Amino acid sequence: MNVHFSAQGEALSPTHLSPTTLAHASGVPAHLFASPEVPIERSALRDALRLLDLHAAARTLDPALRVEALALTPDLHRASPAPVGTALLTRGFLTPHLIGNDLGCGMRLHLTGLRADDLRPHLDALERELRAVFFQGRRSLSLTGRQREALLRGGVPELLAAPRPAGQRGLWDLLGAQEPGPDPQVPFVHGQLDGVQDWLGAREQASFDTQLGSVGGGNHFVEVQEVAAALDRHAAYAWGVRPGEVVVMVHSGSLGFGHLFRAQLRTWARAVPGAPLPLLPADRPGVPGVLDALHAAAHLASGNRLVLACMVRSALGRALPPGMLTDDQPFPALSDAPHNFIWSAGDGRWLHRKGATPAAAPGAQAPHGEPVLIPGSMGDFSYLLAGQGHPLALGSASHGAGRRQPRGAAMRLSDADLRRVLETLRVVTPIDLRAARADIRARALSALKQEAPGAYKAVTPIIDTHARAGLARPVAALRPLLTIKSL
DNA sequence: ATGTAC
Repeated sequence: MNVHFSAQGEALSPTHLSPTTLAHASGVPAHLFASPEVPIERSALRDALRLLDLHAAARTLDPALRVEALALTPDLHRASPAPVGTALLTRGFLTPHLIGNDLGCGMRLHLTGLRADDLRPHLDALERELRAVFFQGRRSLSLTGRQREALLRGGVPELLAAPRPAGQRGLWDLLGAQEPGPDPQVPFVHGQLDGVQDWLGAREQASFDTQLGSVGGGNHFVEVQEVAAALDRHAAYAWGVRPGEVVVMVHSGSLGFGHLFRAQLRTWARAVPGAPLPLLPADRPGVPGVLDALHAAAHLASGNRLVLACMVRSALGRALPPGMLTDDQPFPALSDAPHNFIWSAGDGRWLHRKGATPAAAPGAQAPHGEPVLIPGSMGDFSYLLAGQGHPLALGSASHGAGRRQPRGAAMRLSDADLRRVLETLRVVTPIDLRAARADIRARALSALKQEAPGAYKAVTPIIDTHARAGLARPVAALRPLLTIKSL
């Protein structure tokens, strides 16, 4: 293995260009994409290589089962039970624990057509509107059972097509007004779908509407950004991404509801001697619901990202002077993709991505390559890239900068230092950090510390690595104007 | 990673 380690156990970066071929007894092709500027942990690499033991273990069940390839993205970092930044291609079986905790979690980007210079004088007003719509109850959504089922079955298009009761109000108005049109998230084909309504018991029905439109915790966020620079002018122009324009980025997942689907997938899997994770043979009788569970979670997560983006759109409309942003102005989604998911190739192969995002090569549907969103840490730039479909990366890219400090270590940041960070940023949270009770404020501050810039690696070297390795071409740099974080 | 607000 051409990776060298420091005395501290950090993997030093290969001195040659990516990728590094990783050797393993299974003989399965495995490649690490890294660069001198981005150290990775030895333990993360060890845990990733251990995934290849799935190959021999699966073959004890059925010789047709196999692991076909492993790819590790530039933000690889340690997590349980498998590192973040992993793409694994299998044949004949899935391993549901290799999705990440939040099934369907991903990124979405909308264009507003608004000039950042026009918005800047109104950021205080926008902050107030966003706090109201995200955290102060102006977000009531009351869907019918049929609408909820439609969202799970077919995503936003089916939700919009479902019968709408006369006089239905609330957040639903946003969706109706904005006519999002064809969504970029079309790659999800329907599963068998027969069992979808079984997921919606009385308790789930009740919590569905309150969950939809919530940001989620941890590193999830919604951000109003300015296109700071077009790095690839042709792709940026083709995508309608103009320097100085306001865009809306969403990072969120399938919420509490998605845990039902994840849990169900995991109950179908079984432990196999020698396998680092439980296996789910795809043709096992009695498991017709694998695609149902996967796609329902993906539709829910993507639908939630749309709802969150529409909430920002509505706040923008109210914060700006009349006429500056009207309901009929387009609000197109440029991209929506999960980075915790299992894709069925339809030919018996399954592509697992845990904290890795699809980055397909230019094709008929996306002539410049698939749009790829890589967010920086709180306060940092995010990047829009164009996928290059690198075969050894399994068409994948990083999903973020990657955590540098474990959560515990990040908590050691002092309150004063965190406050200095927050003073330079506009961060909207459910509570007013100045006015809140001391114990509530302490909890909020510790949550924010875990997401503070120092807890993450710098994003720029990650982006450079993608460019040099041929994973994805940088198209635009996006500067945060205002960030919404739920604690 | 997981309702919201305190």
